[in-house]
Amino acid sequence: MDPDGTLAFASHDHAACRDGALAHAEAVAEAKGLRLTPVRRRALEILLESHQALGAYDVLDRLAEEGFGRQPPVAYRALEFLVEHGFAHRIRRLNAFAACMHPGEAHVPVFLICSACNGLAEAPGAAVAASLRQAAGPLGFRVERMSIEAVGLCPACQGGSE
Amino acid sequence: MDPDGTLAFASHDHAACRDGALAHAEAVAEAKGLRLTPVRRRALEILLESHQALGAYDVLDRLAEEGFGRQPPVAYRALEFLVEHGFAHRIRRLNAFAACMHPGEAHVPVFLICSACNGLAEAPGAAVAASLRQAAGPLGFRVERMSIEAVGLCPACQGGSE
DNA sequence: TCTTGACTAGTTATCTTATAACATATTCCT
DNA sequence: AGGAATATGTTATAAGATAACTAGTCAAGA
Ligand SMILES: [Zn+2]
Ligand SMILES: [Zn+2]
Ligand SMILES: [Zn+2]
Ligand SMILES: [Zn+2]
Repeated sequence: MDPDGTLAFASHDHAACRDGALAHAEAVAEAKGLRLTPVRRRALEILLESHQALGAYDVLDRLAEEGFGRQPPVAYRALEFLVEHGFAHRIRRLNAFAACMHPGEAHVPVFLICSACNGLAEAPGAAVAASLRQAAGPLGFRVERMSIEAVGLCPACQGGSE
Repeated sequence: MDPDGTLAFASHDHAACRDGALAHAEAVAEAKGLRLTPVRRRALEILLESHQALGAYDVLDRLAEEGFGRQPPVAYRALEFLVEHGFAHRIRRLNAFAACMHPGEAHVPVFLICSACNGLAEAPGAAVAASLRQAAGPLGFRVERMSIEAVGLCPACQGGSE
């Protein structure tokens, strides 16, 4: 769907991009017997609207506007479900959440965060993960989860004035 | 001082470890003309007491007990100074801060966080950083800062019961 | 059918983390 | 000494996250 992560920073047919990711997620949920309930589904759709990370309260506002509950746990629970099952990722550096571009596929994402436009891309991180494990090995540390995030400038924002 | 990051998870003379790091930081501050004032110095000492990350409010409590201000900005400002000048690191995953084990040396730290004992080690991340840049390259993304953190089990916590 | 248990979604209340804005004091340089 | 820059302190508030409880849904089994 976006195997190399190049989509987010390139101009593309985002309606198709969004719909594809959603359909993909639905198929995965179906296959795994997970209940993609209305709030959860809507939360995912909201995250899929842009290639940016959204704070839990941003998502909550949107959900509340649409008739779902207006209290923080509503958003946090939906997001927790999405993250737990691989439909979304949590971006620690931003205290925010973003839809996963590869739901259902095992992958270690590398997040590239543009400090100018807030764009977020999910690059393939297998090699980075391997080298992280190599770094941890000599210390006898057993890696279970990792977060790999970079802040910088996306191609579009590297232009003139910075 | 701990070039390979093995110290944190191994039993060692921590008094010497702490004093060495502090002395090193002082030398760096001196050389760079930075003012390691009493609050800042004390905040660093507090971080150096253990190989764990501390929340800003934990540091604040300690500072307040010792006669410094009791309001959040007191801790946040001291910590911001330490991070900005490379005497400490911010651990995003934990919303916490830890003393840097290599102040004054350019380095990309890889943080290894033990989920059982909260121990924190700072492994050398040059290779990981390089592979991250390689992952970002094809997207045309210019990396400026990165955070690389892993959660797992340190050698001591891999024992029997988990 | 009715009950029980698992799960979902809603609420109130509270906690933790972080920053804005302003006042005072200190330090550094001329 | 005077003035600029830096540092420390305050109050108040914003932003992010969770605990604890209540109630609705739904399917399996008595
Ligand atoms: Zn898109
Ligand atoms: Zn993903
Ligand atoms: Zn030590
Ligand atoms: Zn360091």
